[in-house]
Amino acid sequence: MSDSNTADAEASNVKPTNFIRNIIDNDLESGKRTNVQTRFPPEPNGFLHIGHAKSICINFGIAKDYNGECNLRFDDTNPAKEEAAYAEAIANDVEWLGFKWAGEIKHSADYFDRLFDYAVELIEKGVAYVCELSMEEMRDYRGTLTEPGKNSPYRDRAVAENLDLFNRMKAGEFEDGSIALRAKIDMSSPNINLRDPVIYRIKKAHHIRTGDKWCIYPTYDFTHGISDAIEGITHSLCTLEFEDHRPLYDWFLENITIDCHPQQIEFSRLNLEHTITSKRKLNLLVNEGVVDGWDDPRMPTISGMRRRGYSAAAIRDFIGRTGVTKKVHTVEMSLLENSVREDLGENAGRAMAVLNPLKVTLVNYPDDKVESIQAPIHPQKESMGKREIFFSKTILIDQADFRESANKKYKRLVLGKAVRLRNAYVITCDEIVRDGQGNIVELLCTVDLNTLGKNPEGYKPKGVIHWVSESHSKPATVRLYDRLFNVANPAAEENFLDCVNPECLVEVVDARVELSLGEAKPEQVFQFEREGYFCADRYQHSADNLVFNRTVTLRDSWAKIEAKS
RNA sequence: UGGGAUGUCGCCAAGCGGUAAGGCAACGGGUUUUGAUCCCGUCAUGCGCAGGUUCAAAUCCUGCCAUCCCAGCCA
Repeated sequence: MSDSNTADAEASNVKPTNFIRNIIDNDLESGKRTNVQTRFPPEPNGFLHIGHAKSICINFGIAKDYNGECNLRFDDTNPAKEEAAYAEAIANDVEWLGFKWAGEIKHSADYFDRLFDYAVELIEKGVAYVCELSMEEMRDYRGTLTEPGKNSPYRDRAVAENLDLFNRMKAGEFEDGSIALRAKIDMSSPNINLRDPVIYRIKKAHHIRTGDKWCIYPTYDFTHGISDAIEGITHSLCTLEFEDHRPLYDWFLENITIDCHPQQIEFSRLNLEHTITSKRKLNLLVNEGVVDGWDDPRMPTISGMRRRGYSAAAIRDFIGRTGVTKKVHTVEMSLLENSVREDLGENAGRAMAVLNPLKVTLVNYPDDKVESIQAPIHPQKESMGKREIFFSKTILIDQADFRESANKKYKRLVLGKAVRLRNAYVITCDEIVRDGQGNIVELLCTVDLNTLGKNPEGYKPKGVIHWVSESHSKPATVRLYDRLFNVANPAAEENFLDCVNPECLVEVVDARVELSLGEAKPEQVFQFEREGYFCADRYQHSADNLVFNRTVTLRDSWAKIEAKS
């Protein structure tokens, strides 16, 4: 169980195959490469989400399978957006997901000195220049998708002047946005990224790693490929939107003096139905108070899913099932739920919890008698052992498990009929007790004492329902989570906040759970039989305040039958 | 509209010139002290469309069509 949370423990009898692995296989076979080195390069400007999980699984997974290593590198080139707290949360999430990065955590900022030197090299070679166009002017000069841009009036400055200006930029002589260092490539390129992209800009901001040492910062395009090369990355795997940047990635590495040229390969992002993965929108959910934070169990963040009760193994399994291609796709939620159920079905201990209690008095059972029953923690896995449950005269069942009358399809308790109490006896309902308003407040039943562990003689109970003994149960808060959005593609909505599912969280405060659940530890997972999978809340659950989050329901074919009629 | 990419079952996805894997979903049926699990079975004469090459095409060629990405001193 302890190693089920590391990707190393994964049974690798089924070898994943995808176009990236095919490229690597060919590179190794042809001798183009002799090793495999990858990296996961998040920007510390938010929490990691399910989309990042895909990138993590691909990068760390490939490194592991090819006996290589994967670096964790914070792409921290924009101090205006980055925070140390995010960096810390990201590292925790990667670790929790079960992956180990090579050596120390890396930072693009670790290479700022070398990056500066490479910029100087470009200037000296005459392929970079300091440009004084304002941002608006630069936009005008850039042209459009269909029209070429035109050269900046500062494009042909002398090398010495560029060097002087660049050093003065570094010295803090200019204001943010007033001046920038640009690569001299081709203002008429049909690829807009090649129209003299900015490689250094002024940002008088405090950096989480370098403090106030710098007031100029390299841009992503200039930084990323060079950082990869410095680290000896062989295959730089990223998402589709960087495809147009690949010529730039290659241009920098061809124009500086460096002996490593990683290959950038792009794959499509993971899109999941009923969820959103835009950091901006996720941030809005947090700031608008729609959810209680980045790690709210409804969030598609790694920490949110963790708190929801999804295991790292289930998330890894899900990612593996979605595949790696260049096709823009959107995966159905049922695929994720399948992975989660498969993992929890195997590993979660069983327990009984009554969400909406209805009192049942067993009229023929002795008033003060209490029976101890050894119930299996997992009916299909005896090795998981037993738990002790208690049976007594007054028990609680779920309100949904009783009907005064019903057709033969209803396999629960009905007035005058019998039903099996899970792990215990068969009971028959004799009478309904109502309050002044006519609400059912109690059931009077007869228990067949000859049915513990064996079938009753002469009749067949209609089904099996769960229960707890009233005086041998504990109160608990149970949070029923459902999908956050009620449309498949919230990102396509005019205002995605309008389609937040009003029932994404239903909190049950008066549930009753079996005694053994009083010993649940935070993050421990259970199957509440006939209800679903739940986990003790990572932060709010304690021995005297039981709080369980519903991870996912059990598959429910009854709901389909019911919906049909 | 310039450039870059992508189109195989409802959703993913193998396939790489020799006659359409697999998973999820769905739908039947069996087992069952969880309407769960498990087990069996059904589910593309068809690979965006139209031509062409070939004994043979999802795979090669040509032309269309659709969708996604790019005009931050964001990543």
